[in-house]
Amino acid sequence: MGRMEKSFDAAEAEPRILEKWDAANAFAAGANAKPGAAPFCIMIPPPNVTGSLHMGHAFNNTLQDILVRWHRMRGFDTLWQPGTDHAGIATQMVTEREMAANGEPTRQEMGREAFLDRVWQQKVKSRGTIIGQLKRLGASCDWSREAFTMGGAKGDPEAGTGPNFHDAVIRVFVEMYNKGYIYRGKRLVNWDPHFETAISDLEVEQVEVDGKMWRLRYTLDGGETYAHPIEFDEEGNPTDWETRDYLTVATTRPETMLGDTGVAVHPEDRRYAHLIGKTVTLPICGRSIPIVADDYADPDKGTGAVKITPAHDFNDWEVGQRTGLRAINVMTTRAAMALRDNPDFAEGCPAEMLGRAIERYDGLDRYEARDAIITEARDNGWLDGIDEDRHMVPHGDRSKVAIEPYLTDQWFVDAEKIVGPALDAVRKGMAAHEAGAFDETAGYTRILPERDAKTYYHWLENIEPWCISRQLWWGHQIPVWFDQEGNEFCAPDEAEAIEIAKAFYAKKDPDQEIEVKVQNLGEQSLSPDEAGRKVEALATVESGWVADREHGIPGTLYVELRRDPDVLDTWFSSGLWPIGTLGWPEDTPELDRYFPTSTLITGFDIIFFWVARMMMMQLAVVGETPFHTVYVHALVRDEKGKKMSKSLGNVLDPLELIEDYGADAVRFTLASMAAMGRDLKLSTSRIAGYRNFGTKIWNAARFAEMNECKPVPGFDPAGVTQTVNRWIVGEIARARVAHDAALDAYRFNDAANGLYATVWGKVCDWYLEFAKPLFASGDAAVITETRATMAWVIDQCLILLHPVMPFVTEELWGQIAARDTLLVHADWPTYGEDLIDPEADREMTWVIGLIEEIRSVRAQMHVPAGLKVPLLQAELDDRGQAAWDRNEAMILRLARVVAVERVDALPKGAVTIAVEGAVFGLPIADIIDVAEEKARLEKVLGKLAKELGGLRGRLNNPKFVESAPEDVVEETRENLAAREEEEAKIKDALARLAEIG
RNA sequence: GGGUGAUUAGCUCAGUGGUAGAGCGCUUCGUUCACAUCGAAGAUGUCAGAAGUUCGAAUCUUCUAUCACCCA
Repeated sequence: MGRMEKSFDAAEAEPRILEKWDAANAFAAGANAKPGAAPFCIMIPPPNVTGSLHMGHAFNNTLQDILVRWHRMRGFDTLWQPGTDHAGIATQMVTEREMAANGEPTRQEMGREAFLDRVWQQKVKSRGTIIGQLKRLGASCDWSREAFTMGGAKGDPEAGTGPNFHDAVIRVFVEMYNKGYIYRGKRLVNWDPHFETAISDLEVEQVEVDGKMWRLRYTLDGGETYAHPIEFDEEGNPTDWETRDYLTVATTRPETMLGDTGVAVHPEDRRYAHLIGKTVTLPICGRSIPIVADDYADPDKGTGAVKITPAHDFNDWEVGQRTGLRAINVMTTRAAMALRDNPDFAEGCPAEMLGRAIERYDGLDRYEARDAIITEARDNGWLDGIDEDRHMVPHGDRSKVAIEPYLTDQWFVDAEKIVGPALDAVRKGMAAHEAGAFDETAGYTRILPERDAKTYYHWLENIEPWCISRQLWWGHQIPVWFDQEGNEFCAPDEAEAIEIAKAFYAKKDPDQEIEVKVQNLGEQSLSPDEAGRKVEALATVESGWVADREHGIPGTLYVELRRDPDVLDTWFSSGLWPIGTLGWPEDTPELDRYFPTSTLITGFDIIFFWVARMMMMQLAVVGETPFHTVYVHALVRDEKGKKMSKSLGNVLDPLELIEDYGADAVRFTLASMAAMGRDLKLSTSRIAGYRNFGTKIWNAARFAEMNECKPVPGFDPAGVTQTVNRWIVGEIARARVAHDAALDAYRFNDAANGLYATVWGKVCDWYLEFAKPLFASGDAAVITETRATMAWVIDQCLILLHPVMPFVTEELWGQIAARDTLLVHADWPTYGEDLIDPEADREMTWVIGLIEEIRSVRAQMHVPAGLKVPLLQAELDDRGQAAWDRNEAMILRLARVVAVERVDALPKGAVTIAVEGAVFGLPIADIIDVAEEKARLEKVLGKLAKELGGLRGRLNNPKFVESAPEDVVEETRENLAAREEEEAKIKDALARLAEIG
C-alpha cells in the first residue's frame, strides 16, 4: 500500500522545495527556454528596501509568478527581474527612527557623509527581509540579478554585485537636461515642514478637516468708503446698505496675512467695482496693499473679497502672476514665521509697526502665529467674525503634517514636453486591443482593464511640471554644479563638470588662464530659502574673480563649483527601472534580449507615480515603450471590505497566512479572487478552502499511487479506448485550452477557478470513482490502460496547476516518479480540443446524470444510505443500452443499486427515474411515503411547466424564429423536445402513483 | 463640484444579448479500502428601482437611489 503521507505538510515541504529550485538554478534568466524562444520579461515593482511583505505585495507577486512560471514552462526565454527601491523619505525616516531608538547621534550631528554610511548599513541589514519573504511566497525571480535603485551610488558597500543603477539615473538626468526637459526654477511647491523637503503633488493627500473661516477687516486707505448691502428682499436684491471704511476678507489661514500683497475682488462685483485700484492697509505690519480685480474672487463666497498671499497659496500665486502682485515668503522651512532679517517682508512696512510685528511674531510656529493673530484682531477690533468651516487641507503622505505651499528653487521635469509619445503609445495600444488586433511587438502599450487607461489619459492630458528635487540626504544627488555666477554645469561626474565649466569660460575669454575647482560645502544641507539667498550672495562676488587662497597666482580666473546638495525624487529613479536593471547605458545582452519588456503588473495606486513616468522616461531616453501590456490590479481589503491598515488593526499578514495554510493556498486564493479591476475581500475561510483543495489533489495522487498508476513513457492520450478514459482525456484537454485562454487574457480568476472545477469536480469526483470498478474488473487490458491514463491525468493536473500552486505540485511530481526535470521546467501541454471525443462525452454525461438522479431520489425518499436497492429498467433506447452495457459496474456502485431487472412497465409504487432515452424505477413502495413522492414529482412538474412555457413562448413567436440565429432556434427546439419527454415521464409516474394513492 | 466604477443566493463574488452560476455558510444523511482539510443530497434570487431599444435584457441606452474610489 501507499508510502505517501495522508496530507501535504506545507510548513515542512515548502522550504525544502525552495532549496531544490535554488540548487537547480531553476529561475535563472532563460532557464528552460526552447531554442529560438521568444523572450518574456517582467520587471518586479521594486518594494521599499526597508519594507516587509504585505497583502498587496503577496497579491501583486502571485500574479507575476503565475505568468512567469507559465511562460517558463511553455519554453519562453523568461526573465523575472527582481530588486528593491531606495525609497528616499521612507528609508531616511526608518533609519532616523532606529538611530533615535538606539541613542545614536542625530543625522545633523553626524553630518551628511556619515549619515549616508549609516543608511547604507541599514539598507544592507533590511534588504534580506522582503527578498526572503518574496522567496517564501514562491516568487520565481532570477535572484542572481537582484537590483537596487541606488545600486553603485557613492558609499554602496555592495557595489558591483548588481546593475549600476546610479550611473543610469545620473546619465538620464544629464540627457534630459541637455534636451531641455529638465529645468530649475523658483516656484511654489508642496513643502513638507516635517521632513523639510519639497514633495510632488502626487505625494500630497487631501484631508477633510473641521476648521474655521475667519473674517478680517482691512481698513481702506485715504478715507475711502463704500456701501455694503445688509438687507435683502425676497428675490435677494439689496434693500438696505451701510457705509464701511474697511473691506472684510475671509480666510482659513490668517497666519499667512503677514505675506499678503493684495486683495482680490471679482471684476463684475458691483459692490467693489469702484474700489479696484485703491489700497487697504494690512493690520499688524501696516503694509499698504492694492485691491485688484480677478475672476478668482467669487462674489458668492465669503464676502467676495479675498486676501492674496502669492508666496503661500497656489491660487494666490496664480492671481499674483496675473495681477502683478509680489510674493513675500514669511515662513521658515519648518513653517515658523520668518520675519526678522526678511527684507521682502520689511519692504513697505512702517518701521515702528515692523519692529512690533517682528517682536511679537517672529519664530512662532504657524499655528501659534494663527492664534496670536486672531487674539490681536479680536483685541483691536478688526476681527469681523468666525464661521465654522469644513475644508480640505493638503497633508504629506509620509509625514501626515499639513503641507505648506512654499516658494523655493527646485528642479522640474517639463513633463509636457515628453508626455506626447507616452499618450500616443497607449492610445495606439488600446485601439489595437479593442479591435482584437493587439500585437505584442508593435511598440505600443495597452493598459488592462480598459478603465485604467482612462485614468492614465486623464492624468497625462492634464500633466503638470514634475518637481524632482528633494531636500534629503538619502538619494541620487543632483548632478549639477553651480559657479559663483549661478551658472549651471550638468555632467555625469565632477571631472566632466569641471571640463564643461572650463570650456564655458574659455569661450567667453579664450586667452584667459582658467582654473576650476570644486568647493564642496560639505555636509551643509541648503534649505531652499537659504539656497536662494546664498546663491545670490555668491553671485554678487565679482564675476568669477575669486582669489585662489592657496596659490594666489595673479591673472588666473578661478572658478569655484559647488554641487547642488539636493537629491532626486525616488520615482525619478524607479522611472528607469526597466532599462536600468538591464544594464543601460551599457549595451548589455540582457538589454538587447529583454527590452522592451513584456508585461507590467502593478497596483492602480501607482499608475501616476510609476507607470506613467516609466512610459514617459523610457520613451524620452531610449525611444521605446517599456512594456507592451500593463495589468492593473486592485486593492486587497479585509473581509468586511475595509482597507487594511495598521491603525485599524485589520491587517492580514501574508507570512502568517503562509505559515498557517501554506503558500499554495494563499496564492490560489489570491488568484481565484483576481477578477479584473475588482477589489478583493480576503477572509481566512476562503484560504482554508483552497488549502483543502491542495489536500484533495494530494489524495488523488495518493489514490493513483495505491493503484499502481505510473506514468508511462510515450503515453498517447489520443490512443485510449475505454469510454471513461476517452472522456477524461477530453476533459483535461478542454481544461488546458480554457486555462491558457484565461491566462492569455489575464483572467486569473477564470484560470484558477477553471482548474478547481476540473480537478475537483471532474477528476476527483468522477474519474477516480469510475476507475474503482475498472481496477476491480480483473480485465488486464482495461486495468493497464486505466492506470496509464490516470497517471497521465494526474500529471496534467500537476502541470496545469503548477503556476498557481507551485509547491504541492512540485512535491507530488517528485514523489510520483523519477523525472528528467523538476516540474518547474516540465513541458507545458499543447494538445487541444481534438482530444475531445463527443461520443464519450455524451455517454459519460448520461451516466453521471443517471447516477445523480438515482442518488437524488434515494435521498429525497429517505432510502438509508447504506441500503442497496434493486433497479428496474422499463424503457431504454439503443444508445442508452450501449451506455448502460459499458458502464454498468460504475452505475451500480456509485448509485448503490443492485441487479437490474427488465420490466415492461413499472409496478405500482415504484419510484420513477427518468433520464434521456430511458425510464428506470426503484421498487421501494414499502419504504416511501406516497404523499412525499407525489410532492416531489409535482415540484419537478412545476419547474418543467415554467421552462416549457418560456420555450414554447419563444418558439411560437414568429419573430423569434425569423430573427434569432439558427443554432439558437435549433437549440431551443431540442430543449423543448427533451423537456416534453421528461414531462411525459413524470406524468406517467404521477398516474401510477395515483393508482396506489 | 468633476470623473470612474459598483449594486446578482445568508456572505464573498463570477457572469459582454439566448432566460442564473461558483466558493463559503446553512439543513439532512453518511466513518464502503484517496481524502472527515471528506462524500451524498437539499433549500435560497422581482439580477437596486423605473423607462426605453430588441423576437429576446442581469448584460445595451437614459433617468433615479444608495455606496465606493480617484481628482479638485
